[in-house]
Amino acid sequence: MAGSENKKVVRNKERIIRAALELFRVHGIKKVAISDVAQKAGISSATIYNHFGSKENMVYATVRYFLTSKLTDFRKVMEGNLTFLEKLEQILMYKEEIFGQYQGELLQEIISDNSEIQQFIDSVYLVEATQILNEFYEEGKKQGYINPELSIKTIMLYSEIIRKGIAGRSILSEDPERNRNLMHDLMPLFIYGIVGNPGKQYL
Amino acid sequence: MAGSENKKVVRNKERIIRAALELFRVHGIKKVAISDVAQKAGISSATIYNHFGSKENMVYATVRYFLTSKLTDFRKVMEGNLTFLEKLEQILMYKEEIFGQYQGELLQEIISDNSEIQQFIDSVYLVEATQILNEFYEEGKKQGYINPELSIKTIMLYSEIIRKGIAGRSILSEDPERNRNLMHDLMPLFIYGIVGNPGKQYL
Amino acid sequence: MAGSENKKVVRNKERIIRAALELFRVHGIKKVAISDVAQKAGISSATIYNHFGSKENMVYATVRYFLTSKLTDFRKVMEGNLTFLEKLEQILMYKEEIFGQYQGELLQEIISDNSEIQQFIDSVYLVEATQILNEFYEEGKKQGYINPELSIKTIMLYSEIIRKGIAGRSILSEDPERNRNLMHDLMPLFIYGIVGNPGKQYL
Amino acid sequence: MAGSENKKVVRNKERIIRAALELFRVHGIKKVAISDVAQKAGISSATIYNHFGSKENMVYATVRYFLTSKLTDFRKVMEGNLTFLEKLEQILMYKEEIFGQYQGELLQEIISDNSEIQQFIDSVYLVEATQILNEFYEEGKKQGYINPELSIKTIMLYSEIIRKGIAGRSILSEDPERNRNLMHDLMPLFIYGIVGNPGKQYL
DNA sequence: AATGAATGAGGGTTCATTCAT
DNA sequence: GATGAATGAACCCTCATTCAT
Repeated sequence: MAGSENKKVVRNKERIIRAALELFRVHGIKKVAISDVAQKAGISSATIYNHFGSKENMVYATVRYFLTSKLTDFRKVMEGNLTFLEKLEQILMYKEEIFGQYQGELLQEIISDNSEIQQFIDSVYLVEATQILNEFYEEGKKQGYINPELSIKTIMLYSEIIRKGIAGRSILSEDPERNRNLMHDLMPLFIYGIVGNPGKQYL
Repeated sequence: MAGSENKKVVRNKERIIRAALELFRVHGIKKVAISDVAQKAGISSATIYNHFGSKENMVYATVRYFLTSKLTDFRKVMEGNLTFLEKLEQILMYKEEIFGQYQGELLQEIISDNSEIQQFIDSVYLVEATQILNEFYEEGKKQGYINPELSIKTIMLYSEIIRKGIAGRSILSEDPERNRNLMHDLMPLFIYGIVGNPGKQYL
Repeated sequence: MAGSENKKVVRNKERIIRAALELFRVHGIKKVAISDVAQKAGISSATIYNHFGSKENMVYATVRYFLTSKLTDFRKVMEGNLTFLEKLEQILMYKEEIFGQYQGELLQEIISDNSEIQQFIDSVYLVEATQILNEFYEEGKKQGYINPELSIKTIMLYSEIIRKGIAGRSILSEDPERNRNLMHDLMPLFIYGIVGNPGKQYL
Repeated sequence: MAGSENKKVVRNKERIIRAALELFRVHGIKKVAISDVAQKAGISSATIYNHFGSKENMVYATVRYFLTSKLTDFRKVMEGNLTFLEKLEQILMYKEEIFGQYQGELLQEIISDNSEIQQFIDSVYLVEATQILNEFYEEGKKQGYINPELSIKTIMLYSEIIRKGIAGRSILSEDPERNRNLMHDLMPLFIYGIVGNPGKQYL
């Protein structure tokens, strides 16, 4: 019976995390009270404490859960059969969701208060994401999409800036069609800059 | 003597706003209690209520003060004698302070709760900033720094994305020297994109 | 054992209400702080909020509890074996407690601020009380105690005026003996008016 | 110049009292803040303190002012040429305004907290009012309107009860016509009681 | 493991009152 | 005498957290 109980526990933990995730997205982390999460998950506040010990830990678990699942999605995209430029687009938009959809800086606010989350992000999450990106950009150089004189570090910083910039609330809308058009307009700028490259055609 | 009395009041109001500004920057708006601001300003909480009526109004006044002063700085830079590229750099870095230093999304969180601030930003602040930028980018086209085929709208979106991206906490540091080097690395990317332009030299 | 838990909660809620009731009677509703009630009930203020949500709701619950219990008492008296005149005396004095002991207008002040209480009093409390009184006065007419030419409505208004008048603080004292004498003096006036009826003897 | 300044002061004091009076009637004494009165009077809160020293004293002055003016009105009516019954009606209705319009018990709440007001009411106000009433009821006995066997004390208590009862918020309305009809219905009850006196006609 | 109940530590806000000008 | 500004003491209320069952 231990097994089935265990499953029940896990399921309850997930329900809590899912409820938290949803509420965090809508209201921001600071505005969400433990009791809100409990109510949304259909359990009592005390149960959350039984599982996580503190609000901080619960937020930690929620963020970790979220980042882990996003990283999995990200890995899938990068291992898929898209072209370089398509993948680049995904990085800038898709990866955006990792932090962006979640009010990146609200999350960062939490992160900066919680060394455990920081640890997790720095050593587990970013390391892996960086590795994947590293390989991707190296491949881009080989394929001639990226100026080989640029350091990978600079490129990653650049794309991180753009990702962050896009992740800001007001850039992307709820309408996927509109977002696609937006990205279509912007991609030449990412690739050729504001001076542009009249001789070449994007895509 | 009426003037000096008036100044005293204004000075006190400014002290409150300055205290709030400093605390907001460090801890975020939500974490700062009225009593914190009062203590930092060396007055009582009630005095803040005498001046502003509510925390919301005080935040509003603080944000408005901040944005107004930043806009003044920005206008000065744009009307100054820098080259186009230097001004561009300023836009991307300096303007960053307007929202960025302020944990952009924390501010936006407040903004979205307060239609008055929203009104102010949309109709007063953004309109003027946009106008200045508009002229600047038009000039850039004439001087050959910007691909004339690009619409101003797209360029502004692009630079907004980059500004937002840079404004994110972790990009810029407290060290101005380091930031300058950073911008030196990144400017070619903004201008020529990731493909680059081997034939031309940036500045 | 579930029952005993339930009882404990109920007992606590009642303790709060009883504490509130006592304090309201002595100091008036507005002067009583939640913390006063909490202290008197031997619990924390937060507990009151857990139970009632707001001061307004707590007052509502207290008033409802009070009125309900008074109505029960009143009904018992009216269904009892007293004579018509004895019952009339009870109405004018006993019913007094319902509003009167409670500083009628202080209560009404609250009532006018709280539509829920108003609803309760109008639709639940007054309806039932009025019904009981209605039957009582009809019976009084049949038994010759009341001028049959008078409308029930007028009689009820009259007795309501007298009840309210008696309910005023300074009329009745703490001394039951004194109150009884008082009522003995006044009853002939209620019954025969200021002109009196020399031919008849009261009681 | 002292005289004219003095007038100015007196006028200011009256403005304060009038503002207070109006606000007390509408909102009740407890809900009215000094700053409300100041605003309504078009002066600063501090000025009220210059004149009265404390809120309590200001309330005291306001109540005294009010009662004094009402007593004057009352005296005029009683010395006028109305019939006994007309005067009685006035007593029950008109006098009502003295306390009633002013949420009698709210006022009494204040009174009970302030021995100075209590003193004033007991020794100055009530003594005079009682004297006037005393003479009136004695005259009523002589004219045969009042049962001579009743003690004046009892009659006064009775009429006080009825006055208080009428003074309660819900009895009298804003419509004078309606109030007159009401009194017309009730006067026979006051005079002949609930048993009535079929042989006689009221008025 | 789950919960209902209780709570301490604040946080925003109001208001009678004081004081320098 | 009048005032603008400042304040301390409360007050209502929220929330993360604990604990007995």
